[in-house]
Amino acid sequence: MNGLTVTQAAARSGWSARMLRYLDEHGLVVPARSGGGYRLYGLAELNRLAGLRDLRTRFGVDPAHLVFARRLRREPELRAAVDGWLAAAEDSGSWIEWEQRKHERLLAA
Amino acid sequence: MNGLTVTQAAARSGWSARMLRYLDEHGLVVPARSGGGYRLYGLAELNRLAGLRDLRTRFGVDPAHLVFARRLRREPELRAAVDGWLAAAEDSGSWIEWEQRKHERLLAA
DNA sequence: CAAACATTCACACATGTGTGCTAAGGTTGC
DNA sequence: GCAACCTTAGCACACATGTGTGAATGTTTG
Repeated sequence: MNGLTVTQAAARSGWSARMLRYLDEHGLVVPARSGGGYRLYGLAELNRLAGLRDLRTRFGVDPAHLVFARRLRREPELRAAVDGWLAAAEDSGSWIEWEQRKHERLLAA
Repeated sequence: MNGLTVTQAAARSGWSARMLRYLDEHGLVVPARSGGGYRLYGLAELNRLAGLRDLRTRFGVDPAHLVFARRLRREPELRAAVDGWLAAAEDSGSWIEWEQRKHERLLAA
């Protein structure tokens, strides 16, 4: 049985064991399994857990965001549709003005 | 006062007036305003509302997803970090197996 | 000016997501 | 074989998102 168990991986990664199971369930960090069904975390998994932590602290990216970003990578039609919509929105310029008003709101608060 | 008011635009777009205000608030479809503060929807806005509807029905894309996709476009560091993380995840292969197990689960249900 | 409509604000509720905890049962390693 | 750990399933809760509805107030237009 080679690799860390879920609580060992939790200790080394800073996530809770519960969260590791959650990430497994959602396909974001999927460890190997022992014959008896124990999760076995190796170096690759620990690195991905560290990367996740980085994404969260630096950018506020949650698991749900990554699930959607993964769809964008893997579904070209979806990517094209979303990109097209956003591009049109930028052309019209309304986004820029909205962004400015958002900053005004923040200053006023 | 040129353009449709919020309930007129709602009728023509199929969204509720409430939702149009929500989309405005989140910067996704931002109409012009009359001197007195009324929202004024023009052709560009109606088109974007139709596009939104299409994104939702074809792909299940919610407003929150678009807000994140917009961040991906506008924050190169974020895009690089997310893309790198997902690429590493794909290389390790675990995603593929997870996807297979997901299909098995669906078949079993 | 008055009727018809808009505005913002707020309460309310359903659903989804992230997280902790417990229960009942299986695995591992000494 | 036993202690220590794991598994899944479930309840519970807080927070965010999407949506309806109502109140108090302001705008438009005939």
